[in-house]
Amino acid sequence: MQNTLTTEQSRQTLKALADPTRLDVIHALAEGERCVCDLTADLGITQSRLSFHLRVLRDCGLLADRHSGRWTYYRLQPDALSALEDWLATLRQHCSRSAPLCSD
Amino acid sequence: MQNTLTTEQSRQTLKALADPTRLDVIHALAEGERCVCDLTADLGITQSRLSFHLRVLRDCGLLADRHSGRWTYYRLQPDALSALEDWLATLRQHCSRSAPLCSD
DNA sequence: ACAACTCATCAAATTATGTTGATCCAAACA
DNA sequence: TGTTTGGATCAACATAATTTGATGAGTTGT
Repeated sequence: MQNTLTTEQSRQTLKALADPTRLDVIHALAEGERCVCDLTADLGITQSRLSFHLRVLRDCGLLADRHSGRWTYYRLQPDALSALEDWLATLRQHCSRSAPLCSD
Repeated sequence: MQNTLTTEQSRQTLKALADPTRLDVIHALAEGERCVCDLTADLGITQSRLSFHLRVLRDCGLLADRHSGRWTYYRLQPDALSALEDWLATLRQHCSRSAPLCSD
Protein backbone atom coordinates (compact mmCIF):
# COMPACT_ATOMS: atom_id res chain seq x y z
CA MET A 1 0.00 0.00 0.00
CA GLN A 2 2.34 2.74 -1.22
CA ASN A 3 1.51 6.40 -1.25
CA THR A 4 1.44 7.45 -4.88
CA LEU A 5 -0.28 10.78 -4.41
CA THR A 6 1.59 13.91 -5.33
CA THR A 7 1.10 16.97 -3.17
CA GLU A 8 -1.01 18.46 -5.92
CA GLN A 9 -3.24 15.38 -6.11
CA SER A 10 -3.65 15.38 -2.36
CA ARG A 11 -4.61 19.03 -2.41
CA GLN A 12 -7.27 18.39 -5.01
CA THR A 13 -8.69 15.52 -3.00
CA LEU A 14 -8.68 17.54 0.22
CA LYS A 15 -10.45 20.37 -1.55
CA ALA A 16 -12.97 17.99 -3.05
CA LEU A 17 -13.81 16.58 0.37
CA ALA A 18 -14.13 20.02 1.96
CA ASP A 19 -17.50 20.73 0.36
CA PRO A 20 -20.81 19.82 2.06
CA THR A 21 -22.61 18.95 -1.16
CA ARG A 22 -19.83 16.63 -2.20
CA LEU A 23 -19.81 14.91 1.18
CA ASP A 24 -23.54 14.39 0.70
CA VAL A 25 -22.80 12.76 -2.63
CA ILE A 26 -20.25 10.48 -1.04
CA HIS A 27 -22.65 9.44 1.68
CA ALA A 28 -25.37 8.82 -0.87
CA LEU A 29 -23.01 6.52 -2.76
CA ALA A 30 -21.91 4.65 0.35
CA GLU A 31 -24.85 2.33 -0.15
CA GLY A 32 -23.65 1.55 -3.65
CA GLU A 33 -23.63 2.71 -7.21
CA ARG A 34 -26.30 5.13 -8.41
CA CYS A 35 -27.22 6.88 -11.63
CA VAL A 36 -27.23 10.65 -11.84
CA CYS A 37 -31.00 11.00 -12.01
CA ASP A 38 -31.46 8.99 -8.82
CA LEU A 39 -28.78 11.02 -7.06
CA THR A 40 -30.48 14.20 -8.17
CA ALA A 41 -33.68 13.01 -6.54
CA ASP A 42 -31.91 11.72 -3.41
CA LEU A 43 -30.07 14.95 -2.78
CA GLY A 44 -32.76 17.31 -3.98
CA ILE A 45 -30.41 19.48 -6.02
CA THR A 46 -30.43 20.52 -9.65
CA GLN A 47 -28.92 18.29 -12.27
CA SER A 48 -26.27 20.71 -13.48
CA ARG A 49 -25.20 21.42 -9.95
CA LEU A 50 -24.83 17.72 -9.20
CA SER A 51 -23.00 17.20 -12.47
CA PHE A 52 -20.52 19.89 -11.48
CA HIS A 53 -19.75 18.19 -8.18
CA LEU A 54 -19.60 14.71 -9.67
CA ARG A 55 -16.94 15.95 -12.03
CA VAL A 56 -14.85 17.36 -9.19
CA LEU A 57 -15.10 14.07 -7.32
CA ARG A 58 -14.29 12.01 -10.38
CA ASP A 59 -11.38 14.22 -11.41
CA CYS A 60 -9.62 13.62 -8.10
CA GLY A 61 -10.29 9.89 -8.23
CA LEU A 62 -12.85 9.65 -5.44
CA LEU A 63 -15.52 8.45 -7.87
CA ALA A 64 -15.62 6.34 -10.97
CA ASP A 65 -18.36 6.30 -13.55
CA ARG A 66 -19.83 3.77 -15.92
CA HIS A 67 -22.12 4.31 -18.86
CA SER A 68 -24.99 1.98 -19.66
CA GLY A 69 -27.61 2.93 -22.16
CA ARG A 70 -28.55 6.48 -21.45
CA TRP A 71 -27.61 6.33 -17.82
CA THR A 72 -24.35 7.16 -16.12
CA TYR A 73 -23.66 5.33 -12.89
CA TYR A 74 -21.27 6.70 -10.32
CA ARG A 75 -19.57 4.70 -7.59
CA LEU A 76 -17.06 5.33 -4.82
CA GLN A 77 -13.37 4.53 -5.11
CA PRO A 78 -12.38 3.87 -1.50
CA ASP A 79 -8.76 3.47 -2.57
CA ALA A 80 -8.64 7.20 -3.18
CA LEU A 81 -9.49 7.72 0.47
CA SER A 82 -6.83 5.23 1.51
CA ALA A 83 -4.27 7.04 -0.57
CA LEU A 84 -5.16 10.30 1.10
CA GLU A 85 -4.91 8.68 4.52
CA ASP A 86 -1.43 7.50 3.60
CA TRP A 87 -0.45 10.94 2.47
CA LEU A 88 -1.77 12.44 5.69
CA ALA A 89 0.01 9.86 7.81
CA THR A 90 3.28 10.65 6.08
CA LEU A 91 2.74 14.35 6.64
CA ARG A 92 1.98 13.75 10.30
CA GLN A 93 5.08 11.62 10.80
CA HIS A 94 7.06 14.37 9.19
CA CYS A 95 5.52 16.85 11.61
CA SER A 96 5.79 14.75 14.74
CA ARG A 97 9.56 14.72 14.87
CA SER A 98 9.43 18.42 15.64
CA ALA A 99 12.47 19.93 17.22
CA PRO A 100 12.22 21.36 20.71
CA LEU A 101 10.70 24.80 21.26
CA CYS A 102 12.72 27.90 20.56
CA SER A 103 14.62 29.12 23.56
CA ASP A 104 13.51 32.57 24.64
CA MET B 1 -7.50 7.70 20.20
CA GLN B 2 -11.14 8.60 19.64
CA ASN B 3 -12.41 10.60 16.73
CA THR B 4 -13.92 13.73 18.19
CA LEU B 5 -14.10 15.73 15.01
CA THR B 6 -17.48 16.85 13.78
CA THR B 7 -18.11 16.88 10.06
CA GLU B 8 -17.85 20.63 10.13
CA GLN B 9 -14.51 20.56 11.93
CA SER B 10 -13.20 18.01 9.47
CA ARG B 11 -14.31 20.17 6.57
CA GLN B 12 -12.47 23.14 7.99
CA THR B 13 -9.31 21.12 8.47
CA LEU B 14 -9.52 19.65 4.97
CA LYS B 15 -9.97 23.13 3.54
CA ALA B 16 -7.08 24.45 5.58
CA LEU B 17 -4.78 21.74 4.24
CA ALA B 18 -5.88 22.24 0.65
CA ASP B 19 -3.93 25.46 0.23
CA PRO B 20 -0.32 25.54 -1.04
CA THR B 21 0.76 28.44 1.14
CA ARG B 22 -0.58 26.73 4.24
CA LEU B 23 1.18 23.48 3.35
CA ASP B 24 4.37 25.51 3.04
CA VAL B 25 3.77 26.85 6.53
CA ILE B 26 3.27 23.35 7.87
CA HIS B 27 6.47 22.14 6.27
CA ALA B 28 8.35 25.12 7.61
CA LEU B 29 7.13 24.29 11.10
CA ALA B 30 8.00 20.61 10.80
CA GLU B 31 11.48 21.44 12.04
CA GLY B 32 10.03 23.06 15.12
CA GLU B 33 8.49 26.18 16.52
CA ARG B 34 9.11 29.50 14.78
CA CYS B 35 8.13 33.10 15.27
CA VAL B 36 6.14 34.95 12.65
CA CYS B 37 8.97 37.14 11.49
CA ASP B 38 11.21 34.15 10.82
CA LEU B 39 8.41 32.40 8.96
CA THR B 40 7.85 35.50 6.87
CA ALA B 41 11.49 35.43 5.87
CA ASP B 42 11.53 31.67 5.31
CA LEU B 43 8.49 31.69 3.05
CA GLY B 44 9.13 35.00 1.34
CA ILE B 45 5.58 36.26 1.70
CA THR B 46 4.14 39.40 3.23
CA GLN B 47 3.46 39.54 6.93
CA SER B 48 -0.28 40.16 6.67
CA ARG B 49 -0.69 37.32 4.21
CA LEU B 50 1.17 34.93 6.50
CA SER B 51 -0.85 36.16 9.46
CA PHE B 52 -4.06 35.37 7.57
CA HIS B 53 -2.96 31.79 6.88
CA LEU B 54 -1.63 31.24 10.40
CA ARG B 55 -5.05 32.16 11.71
CA VAL B 56 -6.78 29.65 9.43
CA LEU B 57 -4.41 26.93 10.57
CA ARG B 58 -4.77 27.83 14.22
CA ASP B 59 -8.55 28.08 14.04
CA CYS B 60 -8.86 24.50 12.85
CA GLY B 61 -6.39 23.27 15.48
CA LEU B 62 -3.47 22.44 13.22
CA LEU B 63 -1.29 25.04 14.90
CA ALA B 64 -0.91 26.44 18.38
CA ASP B 65 0.73 29.70 19.31
CA ARG B 66 2.62 31.09 22.23
CA HIS B 67 3.48 34.68 23.05
CA SER B 68 6.78 35.74 24.44
CA GLY B 69 7.78 39.37 24.60
CA ARG B 70 6.93 40.88 21.28
CA TRP B 71 7.16 37.62 19.43
CA THR B 72 4.51 35.07 18.66
CA TYR B 73 5.72 31.53 18.16
CA TYR B 74 3.70 29.00 16.20
CA ARG B 75 4.05 25.25 16.40
CA LEU B 76 2.37 22.21 14.85
CA GLN B 77 -0.32 20.18 16.60
CA PRO B 78 0.13 16.72 15.05
CA ASP B 79 -2.91 15.48 16.98
CA ALA B 80 -5.08 17.52 14.66
CA LEU B 81 -3.72 15.50 11.76
CA SER B 82 -4.34 12.26 13.63
CA ALA B 83 -7.91 13.29 14.29
CA LEU B 84 -8.43 13.98 10.62
CA GLU B 85 -6.91 10.63 9.74
CA ASP B 86 -9.39 8.98 12.07
CA TRP B 87 -12.26 10.84 10.52
CA LEU B 88 -11.11 9.81 7.04
CA ALA B 89 -10.69 6.20 8.08
CA THR B 90 -14.22 6.15 9.42
CA LEU B 91 -15.52 7.66 6.21
CA ARG B 92 -13.63 5.09 4.17
CA GLN B 93 -14.96 2.20 6.21
CA HIS B 94 -18.40 3.58 5.72
CA CYS B 95 -17.76 3.67 1.98
CA SER B 96 -16.08 0.32 1.63
CA ARG B 97 -19.10 -1.71 2.54
CA SER B 98 -20.65 -0.57 -0.73
CA ALA B 99 -23.50 -2.64 -2.05
CA PRO B 100 -23.08 -4.43 -5.37
CA LEU B 101 -23.43 -2.50 -8.62
CA CYS B 102 -26.86 -1.68 -9.94
CA SER B 103 -28.22 -4.34 -12.20
CA ASP B 104 -28.79 -3.08 -15.72
C1' DA C 1 8.18 60.18 26.11
C1' DC C 2 9.68 58.65 21.73
C1' DA C 3 11.09 55.57 18.16
C1' DA C 4 11.60 51.02 16.31
C1' DC C 5 9.87 46.42 16.07
C1' DT C 6 6.36 42.38 15.96
C1' DC C 7 2.15 41.05 14.82
C1' DA C 8 -3.02 41.23 14.20
C1' DT C 9 -6.78 43.25 11.87
C1' DC C 10 -9.35 45.90 8.57
C1' DA C 11 -11.22 47.55 4.00
C1' DA C 12 -10.64 47.30 -0.79
C1' DA C 13 -9.27 44.78 -4.76
C1' DT C 14 -8.57 40.42 -6.86
C1' DT C 15 -9.23 35.69 -7.80
C1' DA C 16 -11.36 31.24 -7.24
C1' DT C 17 -15.60 28.39 -6.54
C1' DG C 18 -20.22 27.29 -6.75
C1' DT C 19 -25.00 28.07 -8.68
C1' DT C 20 -28.45 28.81 -12.17
C1' DG C 21 -30.74 28.34 -16.42
C1' DA C 22 -30.07 27.40 -21.24
C1' DT C 23 -28.34 24.54 -24.72
C1' DC C 24 -26.38 20.53 -26.83
C1' DC C 25 -25.52 15.61 -27.64
C1' DA C 26 -26.45 10.78 -27.50
C1' DA C 27 -29.52 6.93 -26.49
C1' DA C 28 -34.11 5.01 -26.48
C1' DC C 29 -38.49 4.62 -28.00
C1' DA C 30 -42.81 5.62 -30.57
C1' DT D 1 -37.96 10.16 -38.34
C1' DG D 2 -39.61 12.84 -34.54
C1' DT D 3 -39.82 12.90 -29.58
C1' DT D 4 -38.50 12.15 -24.99
C1' DT D 5 -35.01 11.25 -21.44
C1' DG D 6 -30.34 11.39 -19.09
C1' DG D 7 -26.57 13.89 -18.59
C1' DA D 8 -22.62 17.10 -19.75
C1' DT D 9 -21.29 21.74 -20.68
C1' DC D 10 -21.48 26.69 -21.18
C1' DA D 11 -22.08 31.61 -19.99
C1' DA D 12 -23.71 34.69 -16.59
C1' DC D 13 -24.24 35.56 -12.04
C1' DA D 14 -23.43 35.03 -6.95
C1' DT D 15 -20.64 33.98 -3.24
C1' DA D 16 -16.48 32.87 -0.84
C1' DA D 17 -11.48 32.90 -0.28
C1' DT D 18 -7.17 35.24 -0.85
C1' DT D 19 -4.03 39.19 -1.42
C1' DT D 20 -2.61 43.86 -0.68
C1' DG D 21 -1.59 48.00 1.71
C1' DA D 22 -2.74 50.68 5.68
C1' DT D 23 -3.55 51.18 10.49
C1' DG D 24 -3.37 50.07 15.33
C1' DA D 25 -2.02 47.77 19.67
C1' DG D 26 1.43 45.98 22.59
C1' DT D 27 6.66 45.53 23.57
C1' DT D 28 11.30 46.85 23.90
C1' DG D 29 15.07 49.99 24.06
C1' DT D 30 16.76 54.90 24.14
